[in-house]
Amino acid sequence: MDAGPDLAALAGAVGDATRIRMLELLMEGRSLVAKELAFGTGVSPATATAHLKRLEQARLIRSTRQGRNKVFRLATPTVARMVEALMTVAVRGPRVSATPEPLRAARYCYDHLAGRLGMGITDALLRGGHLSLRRRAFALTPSGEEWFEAFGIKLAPLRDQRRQFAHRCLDWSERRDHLAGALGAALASRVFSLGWVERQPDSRGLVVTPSGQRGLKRHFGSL
Amino acid sequence: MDAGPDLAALAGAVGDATRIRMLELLMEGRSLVAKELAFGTGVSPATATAHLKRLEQARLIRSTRQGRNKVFRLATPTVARMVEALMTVAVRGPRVSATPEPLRAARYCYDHLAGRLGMGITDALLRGGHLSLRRRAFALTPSGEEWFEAFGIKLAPLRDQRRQFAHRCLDWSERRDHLAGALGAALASRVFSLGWVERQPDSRGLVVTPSGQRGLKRHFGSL
DNA sequence: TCCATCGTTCGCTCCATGACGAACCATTTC
DNA sequence: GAAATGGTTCGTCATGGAGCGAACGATGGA
Repeated sequence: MDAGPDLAALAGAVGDATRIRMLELLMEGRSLVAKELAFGTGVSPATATAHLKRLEQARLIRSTRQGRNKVFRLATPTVARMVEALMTVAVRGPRVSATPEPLRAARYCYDHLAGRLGMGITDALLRGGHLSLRRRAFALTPSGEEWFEAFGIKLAPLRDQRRQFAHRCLDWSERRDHLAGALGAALASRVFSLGWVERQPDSRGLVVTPSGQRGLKRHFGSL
Repeated sequence: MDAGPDLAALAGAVGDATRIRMLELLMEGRSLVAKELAFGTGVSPATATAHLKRLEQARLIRSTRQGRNKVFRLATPTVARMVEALMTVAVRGPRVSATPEPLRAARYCYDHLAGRLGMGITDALLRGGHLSLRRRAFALTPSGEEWFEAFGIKLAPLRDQRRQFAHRCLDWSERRDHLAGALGAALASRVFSLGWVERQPDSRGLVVTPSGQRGLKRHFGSL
C-alpha cells in the first residue's frame, strides 16, 4: 500500500527528543559509550539502553563491545547526512546567530572537521589546487595526492574503503560545504593526532592548540 | 544549555507516522488542500487539522486560504531537502528495488521532476552543454539560456525569486541528482502545461503522454 | 435565501511509550 | 575470590498526544 521508503518507521525512531539528542552527540563525538550517551542526554542508564536499542533496530546506529563497554557510532555516513539535513532545518530565524561561538569555530561533524575550521581548510585546499569540485564530491588533483601523502596521510587504504572518498558535506552553521568522506575523516584524524586540535572537555566543539595555530598557518595560510 | 539548532522540537514535529506521511504527500503534490491530506493519510478531518497546525507551527509547511479551501505546501526548499534525506535513509536493504516502478520512472519531488525522467532530462541538458556543474548547484550556460527561452521558459522572473536558481537535488530512488530549484520547478511546470506528463489519478507518480514521448525524444534525445 | 462543503473547535477516550528504581548479568580490577 | 563498574531486564507509573464524533463557523453555489 504505502509505496517507497518506509518513512513512518524511521520517523518514529528519530522523533524523540532524547534519541535525536543522542544522534546529535554522535555527530560530534565519532563514537561514545552507552554511559556517555546516557549522561549526555540526562537520562538513566536503563532508559538509555532502551533508546539505543531502538536506534540500533532502526539501523541508525551501530555498536561494538569493548570489554565491558559498549561503544556506539552512527551506522553510515548517509545517516550523518540526514542528521545534518535535520539540523539545517532546525536552525532558523533568530537562532542562526545563536549558535555558540566555539561550535561555529571548530567542531566535529560526524567524523570530519566542520565549522569555520573545516571550511577554511577545505577552501585552502581548493585554492591551492589540491582539490577540485565534482558533481557530488571533491576530487583529489595530482598535486593534492602529493600534498596529502606529504601531510602524512596514506591514500591507498582510504580508497579501499567502501565509503565515499571525498564527500561534500553541507554545514548547518555556516551553510557551505566542506571536505568529508574517508579523506575528510583521515584529515581530521591526522590533525588531531598531530595535537593541533583538542576536544574541549565537557563541552562540545574543538579548540585549536598553539602548535595547531602555527601548523595550520604554515600549511593552509590564513584561515 | 542545549547548543545549536533545536532538534528536539523539530524531531517531535516530524516524528509521527501521519505527519511524515503528509510531508511525503506534499513532496509529490506541490500543494494540497486539507481534505486531500486527511484522505491521503487515512485520518479524519479533525485529526488532520491538528497535525497540520502542528506542522505549520514547526514551520515545516505553509498554508494559504483559497475560498473555503486551505491549501498547504512545504514551507521551503530546505524542508524538501530534509524530507529527501530522510527518504534516502529510509530506503535500505531489500527495499531498494521495491520502489514501485511508476515512482522510479517519473514523479514529482517537491516541485520538480524526479525519478528516471527527471534525471534523464538533467543528464541530457548536461550532455548538451546547457547546464554545467557547480559547487552546490547547476549553472546555466549561454547555450542553456537560449535553450530554456526557446523552450518557453522566461528566465528573468526566475532569477528574481529568492530561492536557489538551479539547485541539485539528490533522488532517493535513483541516488543521483537532478535539476531542482526555481529552474527545475519552471521546467516541470512547462512540461506539465505542454501536456507531456500527467498526474496519475489516485496514484502517486506521473505518466508520460504519447505526445510527451515524442516531445521529450525531440528535445532530449533518448532518455 | 438555503444548502452543501470545507475546515475548526471541543470534549473525550485510550493507547503507546518514555521514564525510573531495583534486581541482575558480565567483565575487569584488585 | 571479592569488589567495582558498565550494561541489561523487568515491572510499574504517568503522561502525552493521536484519534474520533459532534457541534459550529465560514464560504461559495444554486
